[in-house]
Amino acid sequence: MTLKQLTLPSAAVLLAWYDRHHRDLPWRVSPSMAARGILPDPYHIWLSEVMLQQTTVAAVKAYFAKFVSRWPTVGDLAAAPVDDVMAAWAGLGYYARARNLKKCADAVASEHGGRFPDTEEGLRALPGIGDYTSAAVAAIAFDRQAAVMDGNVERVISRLYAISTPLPAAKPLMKQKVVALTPPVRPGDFAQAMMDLGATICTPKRPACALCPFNGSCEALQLHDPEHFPVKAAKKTKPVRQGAAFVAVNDAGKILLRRRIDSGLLGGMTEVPTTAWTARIDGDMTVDAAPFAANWQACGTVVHVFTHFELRLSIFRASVGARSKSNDGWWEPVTNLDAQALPTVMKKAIAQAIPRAFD
DNA sequence: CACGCGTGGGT
DNA sequence: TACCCAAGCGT
Repeated sequence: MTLKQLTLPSAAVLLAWYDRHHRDLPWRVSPSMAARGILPDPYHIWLSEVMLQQTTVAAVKAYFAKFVSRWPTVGDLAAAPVDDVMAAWAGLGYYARARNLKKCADAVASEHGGRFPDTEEGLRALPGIGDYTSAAVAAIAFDRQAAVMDGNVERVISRLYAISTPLPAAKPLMKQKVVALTPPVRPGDFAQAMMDLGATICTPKRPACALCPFNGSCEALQLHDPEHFPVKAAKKTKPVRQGAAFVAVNDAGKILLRRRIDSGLLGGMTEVPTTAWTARIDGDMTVDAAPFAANWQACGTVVHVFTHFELRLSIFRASVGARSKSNDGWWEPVTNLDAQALPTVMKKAIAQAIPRAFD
């Protein structure tokens, strides 16, 4: 059988699709505005791009609104205490992003006069800004001809050219293809169009090829197998770890909290006292590792799945006197937990011990 | 280059 | 249900 002749993919075709089908997002300006030279606020683009790293648009929207309302400029963010930023980021995950966000704001304020660098290279030198984010901010906020490659673009490109080399080995080739396709005009719209296409049409499962502006150019569609791309290495099985968490409430209605060290898992975030999280040993955890002696009561287990392991936390609760001391940490009113930098796993642990803690 | 690093939504 | 995975970065 003969295959239908494919046309070369064209940036102009994608931009025309984007003019009609772009998503309206809080950090964007519309393509018609951008066409008149109205560029978005670099602070908004940078903030949204960092939040969107490995995170869905739906999860980011509320956090973006909260951050912009509370810290309207990068200078405001630089002036904020880092613990306030961590608390505002709590629940969004990948907390190194929040620490680097603050470091980046500090650098922009103190070393760049409060303005973001307007080139890919200048942006790339800042904390938390890598290959993707530097290209995205340069293209979207500064109209630079930078080629953006994220997970969406990888999927679109891998299908357009039926690239069968598995990721991440295929990235250099994919980058070549994106560079060749990125136009000198409207590079920011082109980048956003590629990502919108990947998010709404060229989806991982059941792509809507009939609606795709590239459906006359797509080698994977011609092979009748777009879902096969991109090819990825097999995943490893997720190990299980086990630990115990201790929720102490004193007579004044305060709970004992601690701050985790800045590095590693949940770095710089707030926690209730816990044991180390070790490779699973069958059987229940005991109270031997409690922060102090008390009438600890077992109150169930919390299961929480991280990226690289599953955690099974045995939860213990104790009521103690108001004058109880602890070697480290502080006593926080249960009514003020919403203002703390508590990651989701810790909120689940506290809610297990105090079911109405977050009402 | 491989790994550590969160969470919630979609299927 | 049990996956999959989403606008990646740092080491």
